[in-house]
Amino acid sequence: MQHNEASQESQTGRALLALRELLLTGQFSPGEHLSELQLVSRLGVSRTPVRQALNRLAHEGLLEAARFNRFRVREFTMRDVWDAIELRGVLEGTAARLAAERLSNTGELDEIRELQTRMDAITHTTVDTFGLYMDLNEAFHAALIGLAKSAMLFRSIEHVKTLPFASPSALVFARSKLPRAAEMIIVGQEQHHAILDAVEHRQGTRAEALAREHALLSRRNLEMALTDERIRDCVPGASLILVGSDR
Amino acid sequence: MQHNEASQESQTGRALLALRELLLTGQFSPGEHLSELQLVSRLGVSRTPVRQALNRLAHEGLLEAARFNRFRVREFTMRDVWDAIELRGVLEGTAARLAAERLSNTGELDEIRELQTRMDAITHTTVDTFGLYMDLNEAFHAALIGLAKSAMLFRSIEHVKTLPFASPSALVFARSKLPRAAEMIIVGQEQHHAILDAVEHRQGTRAEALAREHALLSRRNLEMALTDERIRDCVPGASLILVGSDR
DNA sequence: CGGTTTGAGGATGTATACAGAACGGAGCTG
DNA sequence: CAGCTCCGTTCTGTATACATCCTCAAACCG
Repeated sequence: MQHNEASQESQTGRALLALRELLLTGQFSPGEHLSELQLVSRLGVSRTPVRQALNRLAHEGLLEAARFNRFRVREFTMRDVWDAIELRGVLEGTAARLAAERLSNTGELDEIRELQTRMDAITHTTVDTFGLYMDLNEAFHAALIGLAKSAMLFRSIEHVKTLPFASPSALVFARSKLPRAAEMIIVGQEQHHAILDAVEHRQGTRAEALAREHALLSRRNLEMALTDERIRDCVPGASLILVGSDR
Repeated sequence: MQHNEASQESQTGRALLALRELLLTGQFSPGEHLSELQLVSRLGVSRTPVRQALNRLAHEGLLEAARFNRFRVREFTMRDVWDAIELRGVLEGTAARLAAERLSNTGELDEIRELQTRMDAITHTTVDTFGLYMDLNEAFHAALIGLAKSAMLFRSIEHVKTLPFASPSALVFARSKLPRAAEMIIVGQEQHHAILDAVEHRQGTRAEALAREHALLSRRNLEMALTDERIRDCVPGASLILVGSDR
């Protein structure tokens, strides 16, 4: 991770983590106004860190600015969720294309190949291997974005991923409970292989299309998780998603 | 604009505008650390608004977080500039594609057609018409993004455009002094027409490719502006761009 | 003379007091 | 009874005091 995320060592970090947790676990209703003073007593820190956390979460997109400098809990539609995932697909597609176009020598692929190999080694999924797979998957995507060699693109993807359900790790808890989770991993692995093949052979357009399609796998996973009542609550921020207007 | 930009009515707004102005006019060196107390005396407001402005500008990308919670003036390479423009092209291309895919009836194009017509009416460029053209151009792009009907995409494009040279309005002062400015407008208008034609006929892929190419026009303009010593300083934030490492 | 320590200065983190604005309800008035 | 006014409550904006930590350089010790 780029941001050290201002961990628990500071009041601001505590306030940020705690408030984000409250939001993602549905402790507030969408559209609700947040009062600094209420949060002071609820989070146990003074107004200064609370303000900073509010601002930060507004940048992340979980809150939105309301009239008279207040903050309101953001409400998402299913369309927002799909659009966020599609947008991530577009950006990761661009990363794959740039990786192909800017590859100087195939040795640059060694690191990501190593991750690939380790993921291939996970043939069946247990509780333990799922966490490992998610970590490797995240590292794989990060490595691909690194190969694009574009600080601007990196920044933009990080921004999109701050939205809870847009991040591929959104399903870290939910996915393991999904039926056909193993099949999803097999399909995902096949796509990873294809993307790397395209990058290695400088096939920018192919790499872009594959990476876009790969993001839609997240969408299918999320779709199943959100429609399954038993595991819907495992998805962070699910309570902020308005169920109606399903496109 | 979405943000009301916290205009001069508040100390925070004043501090933000003033500090951004200082940065964009090259009053600080790239990599320089900014001290809150120094800014207090320089901007004439207390630490609280200064801190808020610093945080905001870090989100915008003009500053970056340094060790021990300090802020450093960001340094950009030419590659960053090109990447930012390419990224804007990718996102506007996505907007054009979505606009084509999601067009429900051609009546939705009335507003943007109106802008188009008004831009066509500007046949030759004087000092007056240039400002008008830039305004219309910005409105045209905003309308196109609106047609994509994606709040997520809108948010992402706004984020990218906070970088001074990534915004199409970066050249509002410089472009009028460029040679062959009239030709650029003609070419740009042709591309606008083609994009609208593609959107109207639901040609998503064509619209996307055209919009990407259209962003490269900004790149050519910026390239000329930055290499011309006489007008380089008209580009906001030019002093933050490292001249070496030209890709 | 080189390395270490220690102190002053200055930086940010945090809490809080005060001021001004918005909101909401009670009471007044037509 | 409806609508308006007014005032208390509560909110945010701002400045600032204090605590803590980093920095840097001078002085000290081996």
